[in-house]
Amino acid sequence: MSEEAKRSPERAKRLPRSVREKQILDAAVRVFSRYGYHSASMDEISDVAGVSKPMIYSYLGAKEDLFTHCIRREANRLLEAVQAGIKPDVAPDMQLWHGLRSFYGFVAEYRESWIVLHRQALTVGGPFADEINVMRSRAVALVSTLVVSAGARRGLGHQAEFSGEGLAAALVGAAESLADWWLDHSDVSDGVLASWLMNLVWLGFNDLVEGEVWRPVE
Amino acid sequence: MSEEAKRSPERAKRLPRSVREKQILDAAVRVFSRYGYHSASMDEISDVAGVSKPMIYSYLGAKEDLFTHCIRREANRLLEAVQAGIKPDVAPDMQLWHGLRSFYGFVAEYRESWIVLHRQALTVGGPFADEINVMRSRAVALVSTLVVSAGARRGLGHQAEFSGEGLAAALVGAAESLADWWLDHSDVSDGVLASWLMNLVWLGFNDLVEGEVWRPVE
DNA sequence: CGGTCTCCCTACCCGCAAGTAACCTGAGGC
DNA sequence: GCCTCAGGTTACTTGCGGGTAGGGAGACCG
Repeated sequence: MSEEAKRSPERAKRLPRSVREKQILDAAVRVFSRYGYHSASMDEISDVAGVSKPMIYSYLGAKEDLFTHCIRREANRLLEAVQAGIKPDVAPDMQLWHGLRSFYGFVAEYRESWIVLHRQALTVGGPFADEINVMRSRAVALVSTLVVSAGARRGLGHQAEFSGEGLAAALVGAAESLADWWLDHSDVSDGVLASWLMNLVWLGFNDLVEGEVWRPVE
Repeated sequence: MSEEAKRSPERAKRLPRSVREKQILDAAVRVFSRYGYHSASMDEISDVAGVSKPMIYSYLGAKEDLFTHCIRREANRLLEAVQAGIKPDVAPDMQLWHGLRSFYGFVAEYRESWIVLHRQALTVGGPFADEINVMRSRAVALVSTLVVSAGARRGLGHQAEFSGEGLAAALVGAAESLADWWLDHSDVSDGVLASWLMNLVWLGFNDLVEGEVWRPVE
């Protein structure tokens, strides 16, 4: 126990700004996902990040800004992951299948990101809601074009029973809610989850109870 | 402007406790739905209720307790509404259909209740999450028995592709998310909404793009 | 070796809203 | 008529947490 080994002040080592920002964002996502926006304190975030509070304000701005940064980063990650998984040249059902797999893969890997995006961001009205809506709109648009193009190819017009946007919203919602359910039932694998949803939305109950099953084909 | 018409102190008239409690809960739901749990202030709730703050503490307890009371009351309302709409003796698809109609009917009529239940309650971790999970479990159970019984009747066993609970969770989630989407697209009628969902989950995309349509039959 | 720029901290301010103490008042029983 | 208790209020305390002022220390350039 030499005198310079004392860990008392534990001043953080000098690091370049970009690295610190990443650390802070990681810590923020972690804390926000645990406690939610309001209950999360800047003190705790700075603590988890291993950095003092003024650094956060200096680098990422006030709490609102920080949260916005979190949402944007994680939303981009998610959408990139999904988009990367989709193969544009295969049949519509296989596109959906790959999209779903990528989605649940992301949720499994970045559980905290998902919680922040889904559970927390909805709650706080104002700027964040917009941020989230933009992301969801992108997701819905992704699915919507898929559905509509599949429908249009068969000459399906605008009917009350078939609204591309409505169906896409329902599908995206189903996928999100199943992901949410998954958080409390982690014993199921992501592939199985995607498979359930695929069977539900592609075949429908009617076919399912008849014993039909959807399976991916190469 | 006679002198006894002056409205200055506007002391609330004496009313029995049960009535006041109802007023307070109504006000609380209204304010919580507008601002969310954290941003809602007890002062504003008391103001909307037309009663002073200590009354709330005396009747319904602290903020947490108040919110819990709100959730419980609205959740019961919702579930009762859905359950009342289901006719136990008709075909499975018609049961689902009636359940969905009741659900969207409730959301339309008690918009604020729905916002509190869905958008707000998820956000605050802890006791409320449990409360909500209980409600959702009841909803999932409702749908689950429907699905499983429909499946079992045709001799469908436990397969990876067919989990009653998983499918029910996805379906409930889809219904919730579509309700959420509805909040920002109020020009669609509740019947149309239920019809979309019915087509999606009963027929599936595969049948839909083939031009098939599900319609209620008596 | 001095200037300066970036990184980083301790220590504080202060406003807002949850919760409470203490008191007022009218309605009914006896 | 007086006492009591439920209904109701004003005005306060308190603490938590967002946000900041002001200053220190190592690196790099000249």
